[in-house]
Amino acid sequence: MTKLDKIARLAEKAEAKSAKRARKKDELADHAITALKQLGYARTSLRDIAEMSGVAVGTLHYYFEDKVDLITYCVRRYKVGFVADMGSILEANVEPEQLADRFIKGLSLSIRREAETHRLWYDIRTQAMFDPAFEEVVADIEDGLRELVATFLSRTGVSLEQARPTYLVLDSFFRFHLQAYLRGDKGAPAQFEIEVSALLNRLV
Amino acid sequence: MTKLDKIARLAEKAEAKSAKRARKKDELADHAITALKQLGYARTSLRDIAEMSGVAVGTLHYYFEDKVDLITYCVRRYKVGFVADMGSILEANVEPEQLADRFIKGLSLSIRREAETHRLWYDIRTQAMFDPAFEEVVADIEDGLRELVATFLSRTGVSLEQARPTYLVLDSFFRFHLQAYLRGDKGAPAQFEIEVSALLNRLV
DNA sequence: AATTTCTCTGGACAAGTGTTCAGATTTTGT
DNA sequence: ACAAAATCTGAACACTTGTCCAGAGAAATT
Repeated sequence: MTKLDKIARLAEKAEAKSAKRARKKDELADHAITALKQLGYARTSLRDIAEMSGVAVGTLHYYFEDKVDLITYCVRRYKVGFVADMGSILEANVEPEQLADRFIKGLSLSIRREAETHRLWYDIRTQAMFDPAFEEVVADIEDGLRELVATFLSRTGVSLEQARPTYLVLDSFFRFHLQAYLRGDKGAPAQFEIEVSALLNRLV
Repeated sequence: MTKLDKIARLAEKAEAKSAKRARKKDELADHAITALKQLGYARTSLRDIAEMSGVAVGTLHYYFEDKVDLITYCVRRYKVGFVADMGSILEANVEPEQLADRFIKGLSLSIRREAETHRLWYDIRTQAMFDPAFEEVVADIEDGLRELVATFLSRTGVSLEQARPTYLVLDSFFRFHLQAYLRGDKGAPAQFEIEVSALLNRLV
């Protein structure tokens, strides 16, 4: 075995180790999200998260720098997934009209299915207005969302200048009907579809 | 002095007393808002507020039931003032176009002048998604805002059906540019005016 | 099998939280 | 001037918070 082989083996081992660590980190993050979804940022303590994950508080600090690190990691992880999900809808090769329909339906389905997680996103986004520690992750995610809308618009043949206004409009309706849905209004997602369709037709 | 006179006098005294109490309450609330503006709901303790008001913690509990009572009182007080300010702009007897211009300018001025207070509003609105204790005050204020927009639309001859969509659109742009302004983007209010004007022209 | 490295525990710590309340102080009514 | 009521104080209480860390336990390396 040459010297180079040894070095390669060592590098492999190191990578396998850090991969394992990353998996565990994600596993903890997933449990943490379950807790954060229910209580929100301010009300969720590390002890809540530890209990939810079935580990001791110290373990959380073994994998995450501090509370802010843990939470930004969680938010990033979930929102990346959301953008990916919505993005896959836009890959379909269909007529612009049908694409818009699918896109809007995807959003309204996400209100139903992931209401609590989106609530957490709005919580963190608001926190960022007070705590600079959250500014970066919020800006990153908001970029991703705007880009998602940009992709959507390019598929329907609309000027990309409209990306930000459209994102903002979608966001406000999304937030409003999410809020209604969380308050018990089961018809909110359907209402969301109707109102957004109407508005989008007028805008594009 | 008749018996009725006495009763009237007593009633007068009682009212004067409760009026004085109300004044003191407002005075405390104003100081509390100064503290809340800076730190946000979750990060502001009653001790912060007491210090800011120049009274002891116990005094706060003498005037307010508990922390939630104090904060909802504060939010209500400030937002009522905001709606009144914006409402007075709409009283002017001018052409629809100029009215729209003044209205939008009023909003952008408020981003500049009361950025921190609006930030607090968004904080409380998000809290309401987690804590039912804030649901009522948030719903009340949101009604007031929607009505403000309705008044605006009726002055410019637009169907009142558009009140909610228009409110939501204005809100999302307001929030977004407020966020940018708080991050240091001094041009955000001007940008707000441009974008909202463009969008409103398209919508109405 | 021995040893080193990684993983995890859970008690300890200092700082902070909202709330309470006996008693001091001030204002009001007579 | 006196008494009663309203106002205010701040120490005390019980509890929670994020963070730290000595050491136990498991896994990997030699």
